[in-house]
Amino acid sequence: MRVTQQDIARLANVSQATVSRVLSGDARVETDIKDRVLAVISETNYQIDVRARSLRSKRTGLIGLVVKRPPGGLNDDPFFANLISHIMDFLAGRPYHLCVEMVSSASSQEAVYDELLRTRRVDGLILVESEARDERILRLQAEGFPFVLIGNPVEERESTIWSVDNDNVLAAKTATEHLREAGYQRVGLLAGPKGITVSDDRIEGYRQGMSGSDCDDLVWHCDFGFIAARDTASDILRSPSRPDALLVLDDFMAMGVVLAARGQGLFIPEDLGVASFNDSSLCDLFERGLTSVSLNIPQIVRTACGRLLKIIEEKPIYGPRRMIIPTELCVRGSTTRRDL
Amino acid sequence: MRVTQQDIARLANVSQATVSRVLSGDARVETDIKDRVLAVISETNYQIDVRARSLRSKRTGLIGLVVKRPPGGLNDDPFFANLISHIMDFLAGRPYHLCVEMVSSASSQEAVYDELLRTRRVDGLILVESEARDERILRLQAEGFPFVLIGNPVEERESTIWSVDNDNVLAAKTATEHLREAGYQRVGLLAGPKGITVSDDRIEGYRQGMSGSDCDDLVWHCDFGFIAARDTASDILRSPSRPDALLVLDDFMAMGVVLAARGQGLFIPEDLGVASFNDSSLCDLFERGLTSVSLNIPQIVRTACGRLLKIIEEKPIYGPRRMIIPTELCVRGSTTRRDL
DNA sequence: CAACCGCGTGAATACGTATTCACATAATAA
DNA sequence: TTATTATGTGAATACGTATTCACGCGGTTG
Repeated sequence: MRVTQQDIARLANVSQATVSRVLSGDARVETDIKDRVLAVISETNYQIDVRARSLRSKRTGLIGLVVKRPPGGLNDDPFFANLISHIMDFLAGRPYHLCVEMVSSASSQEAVYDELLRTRRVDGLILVESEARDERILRLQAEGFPFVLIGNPVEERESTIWSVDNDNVLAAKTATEHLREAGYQRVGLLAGPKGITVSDDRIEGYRQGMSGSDCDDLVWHCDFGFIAARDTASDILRSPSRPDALLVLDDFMAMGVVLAARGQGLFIPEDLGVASFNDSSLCDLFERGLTSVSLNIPQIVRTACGRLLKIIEEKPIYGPRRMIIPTELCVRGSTTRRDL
Repeated sequence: MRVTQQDIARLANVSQATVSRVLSGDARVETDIKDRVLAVISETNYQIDVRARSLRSKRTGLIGLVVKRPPGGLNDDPFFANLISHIMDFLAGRPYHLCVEMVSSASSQEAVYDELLRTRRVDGLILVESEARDERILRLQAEGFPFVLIGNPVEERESTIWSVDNDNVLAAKTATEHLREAGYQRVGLLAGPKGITVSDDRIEGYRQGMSGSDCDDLVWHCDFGFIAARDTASDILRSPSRPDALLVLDDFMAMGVVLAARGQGLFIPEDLGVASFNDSSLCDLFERGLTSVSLNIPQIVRTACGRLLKIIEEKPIYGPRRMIIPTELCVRGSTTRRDL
């Protein structure tokens, strides 16, 4: 039936323990014995039983990715698909696989974390953009569960939680300054729901970019997703005191803004400048290109996953708990006015 | 430390075997004993050890989704993200979790299938849109590995493979006829790479929709992805004998066509009609809406996953091996001419 | 020369569960 | 009453691996 270490041992005239040692690269086994065992292994094309190893070693070889589903919507934002793609690239060739966990409601989120924590189905977790003061993170931490946060752990936890993030404050500041330098007078911000750290950080950066000028009435909040952004932007643009440029929380929402502008006969970039975050493939879908801040997702993923594996394998990690991946403003047509 | 069935047994004054029986819903245990055990279980908040159960029962509780990465590109097509979303919806609350497997090159694909087959890391697989005569599928089948194909298994395997698909021939025929009835004279087709079943099926449907008129010179092939489609469409539209309508393999590619048209000053739908497949959220990104064939992904996923679980659990399945999910043409602005 | 140590290996064990087997007890049939 | 069968439960075992423990052997040290 199935080839086991016992079979290998019999064929190679050694004990099962020795076979196990050879497989785990134990240095103490003699070279000729190791060779003999390896020969048998390759000619029987033996494959280790992941279940048995899991039971014995308490490792599953699975990495969990927890993504949050926007209420009422689907995860059709290219950001998630990209994230998954890059994680799989990183994991390819390593002895780990990706298990995707989706949480929708807050209660289901509680249950999912609880289940993950109790069953230890996965060896570690990548958490994405959690909310500012997430209690669940504290539980993971208290139980010593390996995880890396992609996002901002909020100040008081910076030194105790492994996290990878962009400097969203700086990125938003830079983008805001870019809009102002491009000649826009009333630069507004379309942020996400309140209480989401990534959104709050970018609001802060926007304020800095506005360098003290009173701008609170130019900040709007809106649910994630394309439709919500389109509808909100429609209202914003209809107002007599409408902004002449909008920094938007992500590309997907920015496409909603673009549509709302078109619907009202506003030209981009002349009547309305638009810039956003993520630099996803959506940016090319706007004819002259959408100015967007690249988060450098490949590097974020490399860093986060690399660290997670080290935590799991209890190897030393150098560098600060909180890693900041540099962003890059990609200027395209949506902020390049030709009328000035 | 960790609560085991042994502990439960001790506390409830029964044997570990009885605890196991209670947990698996064995009908033979006496009601009062069952209650006593359940009481102890709930007050200790015991959680079964998935590793041990896996070793013993040969089940992992994991469903694998194999997606193919387009060469050189990323999986930023909303189609995949949608698929994952819906699969997770289906799995939520059931004792299964989703493991994503990505294959890029053909050789890695071989290796991934091989590893999955040998280690049985997952209880079953959902395969998406495989190529027409995929050898790997035969191996899975030969080894009795549970899987369901989302796509077309090609004719000679229809009766032996569980598959869920749309009637792509009919869908393409209907879309083609819609374009012709909308008043377009030279309806073309932008298909995917050769040898992909979904593409071949839609070519066939397109031909039927053109009802015999010679249309081979109106069919173009192109790699997946937005960029490739944009560049190919640019060439097509520059030709003097350009089509005045294009049926495109998917929304993502269609957005590329839209851009190419805009780049040449062509108006949609007046100068060029555009229709495509998937009915993803991208369709709303085109200002007047992109006409698209809805594949009914939620139902595809429900059917495919439901069947996969039945195969895994060896329950009876009613209905044909090949299930056809109806499509629906969603007519929007990109084919609604106002000049006729 | 004796006591000791390092090294490589096999035997034994544990991981936590599901299931088979055996064994009481109670119910039924002769 | 006795023989026979259901029935519910515990004891025992197997799943395949990783690791500890014990042991033998050659070499070093006092």
